[in-house]
Amino acid sequence: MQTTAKPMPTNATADTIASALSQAIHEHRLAPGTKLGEDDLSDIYGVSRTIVRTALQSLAHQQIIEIKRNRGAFVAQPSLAEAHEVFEARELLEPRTARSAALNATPDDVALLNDHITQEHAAMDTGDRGRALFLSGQFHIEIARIAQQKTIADMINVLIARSSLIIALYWRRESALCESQAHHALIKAIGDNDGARAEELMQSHLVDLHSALNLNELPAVEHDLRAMLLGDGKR
Amino acid sequence: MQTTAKPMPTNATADTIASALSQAIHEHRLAPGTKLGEDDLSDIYGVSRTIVRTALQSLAHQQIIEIKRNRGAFVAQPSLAEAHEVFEARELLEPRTARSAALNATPDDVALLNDHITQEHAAMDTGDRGRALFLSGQFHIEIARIAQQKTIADMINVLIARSSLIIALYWRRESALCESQAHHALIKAIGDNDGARAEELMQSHLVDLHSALNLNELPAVEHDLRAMLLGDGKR
DNA sequence: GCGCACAATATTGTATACAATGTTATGGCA
DNA sequence: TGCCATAACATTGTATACAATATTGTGCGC
Repeated sequence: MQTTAKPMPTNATADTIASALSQAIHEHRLAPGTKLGEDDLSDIYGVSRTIVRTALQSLAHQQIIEIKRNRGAFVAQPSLAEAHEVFEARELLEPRTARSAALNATPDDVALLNDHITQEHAAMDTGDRGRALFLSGQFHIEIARIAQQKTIADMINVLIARSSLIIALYWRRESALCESQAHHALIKAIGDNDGARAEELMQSHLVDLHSALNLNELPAVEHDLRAMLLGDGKR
Repeated sequence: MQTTAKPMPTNATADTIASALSQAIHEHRLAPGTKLGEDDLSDIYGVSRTIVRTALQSLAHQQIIEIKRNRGAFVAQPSLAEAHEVFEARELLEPRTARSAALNATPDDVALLNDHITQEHAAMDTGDRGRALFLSGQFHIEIARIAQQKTIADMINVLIARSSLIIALYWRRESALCESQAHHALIKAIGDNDGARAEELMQSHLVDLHSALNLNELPAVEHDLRAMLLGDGKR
């Protein structure tokens, strides 16, 4: 039996769609290189191509996808050079931001961070690696938010989205995703309002991540957009 | 005699329009708060609203303009808090980028920077303060380019555009725009491949700029879009 | 004259139609 | 069979039509 159409919840906005795609990319449900056809997406979300286009342009500005003229939108495939650039930028921004966060953090903030970690562990336990990855990214964004630097937080947000693509392409499997420990230590430093230590920990955490990149590029794969994005278990 | 219509060179692309608007804002020909009507712009550039919209969305992503739903696009009016954030972000990124630039710079790069300064002086001499401001921004972007960090350069690019708005709103006139001297010193450090000094100079240059901001917000003014954007001397 | 309700207008939001371009399939020819 | 030209198709680019919303203007009652 073929499942056809079903226009979807509809009334989706450009932001909704951009978020959904962004999250799907974060969680590695959409692989680098995957084509994002406008008609496909408008069918899936039940809106016109106009809206889809707006969403795609937004993602293109974040360099999460690449729009090739007359060819369409594709999930970005950062080069190795870009990969290094992204992590170098993160190394400039995040350590000092972690320091600010440590100085600003309230108990509520710390609780929220702990909550993040808990969810991260839960996702790991259920084997949902993609979700764990997404949450570990959110952790970094949360720290930027706590630092109350919206401008910097926005930049980090974009860098983390790109990092997710980089991890999808260049991660060497040997180095197990041992983020949890680093994140735990960070929370402690932040909870203690120890700015210097938070900065230091973030710095080394990023260096760890950066050095865990590999040199050989992986090929891009095609996916069933609807299944990847809606994830409903119809077969 | 009233000058009407004249659809303009036409065949303008979204990028063309975004650049034109961006530059106009850089040069303070478009004041913060100015409304950018879609019909106005499509008339001016001779394209459909579709293209104009794409351009506006692009600028909105850079936070150069603000799009209010069902209200339209307006040149952004950064709050004082945002102003500080922008300069704090620049202080995180630019000094170290200047260091990289100093280490990477070729004689050609230095020549190009000197050329920039020359043009800046020329604009100053002809009293074209707007153009001088634009060029001094480009100077910073050029340094990021020399550092060969495209990702960071893009971020700095956006920050500088926002800085231009901030200067329009919060600049205290007393402190004369003495950028030239700081820029000269920077070029020297870069030409000597003296990374440490370049970083130091950039840092203090940014602190100078940051501390030259004022506290009282200026009101926004309306402008004749066509005249501001096309600048052709028809009266 | 002032304030409010409501109508008229203008502007943006969304969908759709058509044009331009790229991709794929087909068929002739060597 | 293999290759190229060309036609059929699919997809994106742009313009326009219509709907939804905000803004402005008008007139009535007080």
